[in-house]
Amino acid sequence: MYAEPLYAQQIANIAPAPAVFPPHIGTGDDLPLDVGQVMHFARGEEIFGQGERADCLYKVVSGWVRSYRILRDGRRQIEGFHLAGEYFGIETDDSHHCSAEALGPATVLVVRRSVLNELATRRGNIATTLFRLAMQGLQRSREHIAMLSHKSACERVAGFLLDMAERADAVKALDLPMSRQDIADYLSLTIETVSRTLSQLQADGLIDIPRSRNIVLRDRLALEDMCE
Amino acid sequence: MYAEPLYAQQIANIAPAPAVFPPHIGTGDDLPLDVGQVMHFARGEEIFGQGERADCLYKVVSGWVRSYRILRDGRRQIEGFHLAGEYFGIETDDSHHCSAEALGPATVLVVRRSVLNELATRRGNIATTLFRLAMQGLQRSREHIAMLSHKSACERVAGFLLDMAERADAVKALDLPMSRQDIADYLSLTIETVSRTLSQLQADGLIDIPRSRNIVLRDRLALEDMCE
DNA sequence: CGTCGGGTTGAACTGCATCAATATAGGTGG
DNA sequence: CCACCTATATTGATGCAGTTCAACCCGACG
Repeated sequence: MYAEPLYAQQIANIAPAPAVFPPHIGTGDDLPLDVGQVMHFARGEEIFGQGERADCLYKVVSGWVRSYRILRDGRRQIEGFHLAGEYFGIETDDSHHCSAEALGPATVLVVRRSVLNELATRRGNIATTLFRLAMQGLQRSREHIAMLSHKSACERVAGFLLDMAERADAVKALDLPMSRQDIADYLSLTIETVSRTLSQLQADGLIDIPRSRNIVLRDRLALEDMCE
Repeated sequence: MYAEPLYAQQIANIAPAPAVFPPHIGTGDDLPLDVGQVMHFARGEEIFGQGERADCLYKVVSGWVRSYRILRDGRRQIEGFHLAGEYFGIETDDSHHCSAEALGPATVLVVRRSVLNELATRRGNIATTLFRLAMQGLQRSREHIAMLSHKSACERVAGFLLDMAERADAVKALDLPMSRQDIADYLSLTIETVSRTLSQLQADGLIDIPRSRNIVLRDRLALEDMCE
């Protein structure tokens, strides 16, 4: 038995809200942990699959998650990496347009749309939150387009490292939970190019790579310049 | 004097709606012409500019519109072309992230957010419509990413022609209102590559180019295969 | 110690960008 | 109507960034 599809008319069905918008005001509202079920996923385990009915919304509690799409030609496009506090699995319609997997052991808050729906009728700011989350996805997509449309391999990799460092709150040492293949599929490069570019950045003294998934940002400014 | 920013809490502020979602059902609801002002723009005229306050929503009545962004390095990224019946200028926050210009003479319905806001409190399906429109933008962005992430110049151009033909309801003869530079900036190619690719498609008998902006699709199936 | 998955490095190729020249179409004024 | 001008578009020649194919390396784990 499935929940009703959420969003449009769900958001349309809610009572007048305290109205805190535009988002830059920072409402701070968030989904409480008790609205859903906290689930654990093992490394590589699928959280949901492309095409499956989308009757839940997800939030990373701990660990990392990747969401990706298999394109018609069989290539994998990684749409994004999600870490603690970030939401994923928000859909336009009633089925998932991408799959999501745990990069490593991860705990995820799973919220049924039906529950959200009910909640939203009582607390309008939840609808606001949902809308904002959906719009954040749009924002990220636009940045992805800007990246793909004109950035070189070097700019992509440098930008990726900075983005990861910022989101993981890493000042210098950065532990990447994803493989080179994951990075390549996210940046739309080949695994070889990613590897070569990282080696080059190391040779230039911008980063250090003590172990393959452990990267130290030696010259953050230079990396930032590189991304323009 | 400016209107209130719309969207999130506006959508949150509306009364229960007839609830026809998901969108594939096709609600057919739409903004009536009398909710806004119909304005005329000359070829190349700016409708709104990147960074300007976004207090209106736009719908093409006749003609074509391009929306684009100037990136930090000065390059122009065309986000999309809009034709009669299509909406544009829907924003995440309260300022426009892109500019919009009329490709040729165009009439555009301009709806103030404040008016929409008022309207939405009375007719919930307007909020549904707005949300759907915003989500369509997300959908299109994802397709753009898929295109940029792995398609060759040839696939991009072929896909572009088919897309344009479909949206303009052109069975065979297709009148493109945009320049080669526009196409290039949309597909993230150079003007030379676009031109060369079109010439190649013509040489292969897939299309015919009687005049540069007039293209005849001779072998639609082959073009479709190409995009796969 | 061997094996296996993930990562790195090398060499050759290629598709698109770049630079440069030429062609064509619209528009304007004589 | 033609001559001219500027925009836009096409075509050619060359270079290079990133892909592809292939070999090798390294660390984890039996």
